[in-house]
Amino acid sequence: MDKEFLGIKVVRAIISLIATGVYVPGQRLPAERKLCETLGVSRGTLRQGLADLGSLGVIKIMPRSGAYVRKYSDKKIPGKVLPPNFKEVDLADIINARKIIEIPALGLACKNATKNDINLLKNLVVKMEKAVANLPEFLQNDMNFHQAVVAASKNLVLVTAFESISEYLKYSQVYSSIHEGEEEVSLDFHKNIFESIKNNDIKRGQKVLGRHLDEILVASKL
Amino acid sequence: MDKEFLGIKVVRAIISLIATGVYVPGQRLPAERKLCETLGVSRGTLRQGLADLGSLGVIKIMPRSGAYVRKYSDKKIPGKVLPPNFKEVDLADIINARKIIEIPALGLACKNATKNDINLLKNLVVKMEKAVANLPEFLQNDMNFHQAVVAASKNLVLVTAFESISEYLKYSQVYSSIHEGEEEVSLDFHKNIFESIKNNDIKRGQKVLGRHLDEILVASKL
DNA sequence: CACTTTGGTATATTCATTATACCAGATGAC
DNA sequence: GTCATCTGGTATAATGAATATACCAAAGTG
Repeated sequence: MDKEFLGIKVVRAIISLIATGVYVPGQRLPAERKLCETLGVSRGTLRQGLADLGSLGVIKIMPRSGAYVRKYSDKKIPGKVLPPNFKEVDLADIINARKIIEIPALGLACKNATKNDINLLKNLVVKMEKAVANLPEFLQNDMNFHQAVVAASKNLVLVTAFESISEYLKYSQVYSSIHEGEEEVSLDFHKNIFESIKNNDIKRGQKVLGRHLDEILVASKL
Repeated sequence: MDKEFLGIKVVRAIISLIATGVYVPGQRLPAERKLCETLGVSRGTLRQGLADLGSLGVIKIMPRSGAYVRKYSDKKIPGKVLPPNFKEVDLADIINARKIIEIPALGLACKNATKNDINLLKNLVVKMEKAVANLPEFLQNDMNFHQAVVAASKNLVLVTAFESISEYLKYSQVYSSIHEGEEEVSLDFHKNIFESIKNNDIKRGQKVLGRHLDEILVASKL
């Protein structure tokens, strides 16, 4: 029975924050004492995690200045740092799996979404619209939108399955393939998907979602 | 950042063993000193876990005799004992999610299965055939078969998604709804699915698999 | 009856984590 | 410029989960 130390969880949490664009390359992480509070660990444990992230090449620690996100941190992340049950995968596999899960989930969402779900989705679209010039925030809301669609299916098993796949997304930094200008296109897709759920137009929604996911794959190959 | 103690990992491991039929109701668990070795924890930690399982009503601890699996352990398992990201779900949701993931996975498996995969599946069918009179072993192989089908899809993201759902299966003791005589029917289904993959007959395989999963749901309602 | 195995219990040790405190260099306000 | 405040770097004592070990008494086994 392997004992998992808190330090690794800190490493995962910070990698996740970086990969989702909350902290972008070049940026300085919050001060250690602040991070401790945010993550709810002691400074000793946090520093242990930061040191690991440093030797992984994910961040660079500058004495008396701070920890900075590395620009080209494309090094392989060793298995023991990854969450349990994590393997190295192809982006095509991720997109494929997302289509397999998200498209039926969208179908269920059209049937089962409550007013609350619709409102949540609407809010997320609005947030994306406002964050069109702010990539990290845009991506975060993009992620949240897809999660909300699956959640609206009301099938918690699917939600669990999708969450594990979201982890893959975070760690593989797929989203960084979206660049200037593409936000508008992406935003349009999400508006369309939202309208489909709202109007219970299953077929249209599933078609749009399928195209949206395919485009992510195509974009990554450029 | 929540700190997870080893004790609850012991609880999870043993619940999982019980739910998959390795230990059946009424049976005595191995001696504590043996279990320590198997699970790789100290006796103190193991006893902590056993005590928790006792107060959960999953096992009954008899002084100087042993720990016995309770016959009617249908009590709700509290959230903190369940693996992270675990929620209480309906069996219908589990079956639905399985259909959504397993049926496309079977399609991919027909295309991508290697000779090794085919052999593995064949072996599992043979094992099920031999274990027709041994429910725990039968169920274990049943589970392994479905896992092997998804694995044969060669999409590791789908495999991850399916694994998380398997956990739900274990914890909801769905399989215990299979009783005497039904093993033969179940065995036939698996033979059919195996033949479909072997002969690359996607349509037939997916139809059979869909029916198989529906039957589990129907059986649970009896 | 003697020997082994069982769960029950106590104890000292190890080690991750926490909580503190202090240092020295960098930074910012006045 | 100077002083207060920030930063990361470091050391240390306390806490508590987990381990390793030993011994007990009852039950089972030959």
